Amino acid sequence: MIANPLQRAPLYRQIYDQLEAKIVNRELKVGDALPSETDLALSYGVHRSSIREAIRLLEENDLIGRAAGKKKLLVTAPKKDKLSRRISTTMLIDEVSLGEVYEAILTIEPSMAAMAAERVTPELLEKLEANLDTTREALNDPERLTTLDQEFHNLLAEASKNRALQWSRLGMSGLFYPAERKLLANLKEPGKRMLVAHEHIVGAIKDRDKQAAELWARRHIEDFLRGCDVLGVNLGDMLNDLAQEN
Amino acid sequence: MIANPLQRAPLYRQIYDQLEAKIVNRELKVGDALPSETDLALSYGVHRSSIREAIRLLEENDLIGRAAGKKKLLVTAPKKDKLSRRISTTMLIDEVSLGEVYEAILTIEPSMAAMAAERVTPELLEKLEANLDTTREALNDPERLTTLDQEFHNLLAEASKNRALQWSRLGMSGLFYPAERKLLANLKEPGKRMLVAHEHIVGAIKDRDKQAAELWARRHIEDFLRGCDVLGVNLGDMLNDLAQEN
DNA sequence: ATTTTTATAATTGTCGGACAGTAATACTAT
DNA sequence: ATAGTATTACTGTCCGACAATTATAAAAAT
Repeated sequence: MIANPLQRAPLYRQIYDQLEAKIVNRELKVGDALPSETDLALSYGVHRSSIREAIRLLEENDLIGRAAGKKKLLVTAPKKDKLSRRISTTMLIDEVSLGEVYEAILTIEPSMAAMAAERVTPELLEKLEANLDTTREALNDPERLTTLDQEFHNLLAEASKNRALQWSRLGMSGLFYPAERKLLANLKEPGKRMLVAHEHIVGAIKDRDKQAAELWARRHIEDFLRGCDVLGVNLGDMLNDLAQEN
Repeated sequence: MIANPLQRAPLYRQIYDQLEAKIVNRELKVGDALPSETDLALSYGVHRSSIREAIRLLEENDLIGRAAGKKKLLVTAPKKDKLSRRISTTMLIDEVSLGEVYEAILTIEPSMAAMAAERVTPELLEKLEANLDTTREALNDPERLTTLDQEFHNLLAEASKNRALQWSRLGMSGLFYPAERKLLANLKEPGKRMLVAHEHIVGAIKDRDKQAAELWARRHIEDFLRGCDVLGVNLGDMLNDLAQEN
């Protein structure tokens, strides 16, 4: 049943709105399957193309999605990575510089480390220490080091138990790490300083020492700046290039 | 030119990816017009339907859009409100607590104040002072005070010249301010402490005193916590309710 | 009576082509 | 130049079709 044709909004948008509404009032609950495109086209009295365009909108808003390799569309709960990707894209388009991201991380990360010192669970502490162990074995493999550093900071974020900061970080980490990889690949003894810093951070967390955790996290991030200095990396205008290498 | 058909991703998604990439590397700059659907279909060697579906995705990601009543699609600068709304929604769904948002703001805001002290432009300083003036005249109007505080912090964010932190803030401010409004509405002499803090912050910025700016911004945020204490507001579980009042 | 295999139906991705209604543009007449 | 008009270009929507794949029902095998 097509909505009033006087209000000239494209059909695909009208249909999107109606389906969104159904999802929001749980007329369609998370996990439910959508009818097939043909059925939808039939029941809305429009052509399948219009339905498809509406579906694309729903999909991109993360309201529906499908399991890998499956055909059926399901109503889904919003996922994290999609949002973070969108934030990253926005920052790239806004031409945010590496320096700005650096500053932001320098602001957020130490604070999260301090929170982690207060709230870390034994389980996460264990994971952090496992990360240290692995790092010790990869001291000269820049590629793995980058991954491990990323994992380390993700664990730290999780340990902080602050999802607001975690969400804030999300969009930036993807932009930050490509640059870090470059540094790790070009500095001599790449993993050494990193490992020392990570060890101090974990140690401080284990001791529940907020100040120390914060301090070492800050030093660790500041090391990044030093690395850029050494390699002559320009904080002003490299974000896009680096992100593309990713 | 269709991409490798071995990698089974739908054409509409491949085309979306390619167009997104072009926008991100500014091959298509903000303000540029997109070719017509027919042209795109021709140049990508696909059917117009596929192009249309790709366009729906771009549109929903706020990468392109069209002026009201116009036909031409333009590359658009991502609008802040749309993204921030989505971040807020996600946080709400994730059931982030007011306490977490408070902590995040407490982390970010002082840092931004310090940056503002370094980088503020005369123009923004002027706006900040204008905000103070208006605040002095609204000391007992909680509604206006809330708006003014919001504006104040937006100006501060702008003055910091750090867009990474600005984007980080976006999703949270919408969640934070409803709570603040509640406080301002229920505390006696609502605007007094706020104004004093704002004045100190602006003063410090004018003096280019990073430390002082940071300190006063921190105190200002911490005041919020005190207010919650006084009113017995629970930092743990009020986010959803407050956000809805907005 | 389950599990496995196989045949059949349903569904998605993509294509070709068409047409009405409207914005954009070129063209004319002041 | 400006205003008004005729053309053209483009979007929204529809019809219909088909290959490739997934889902399902039916048949066969354990």
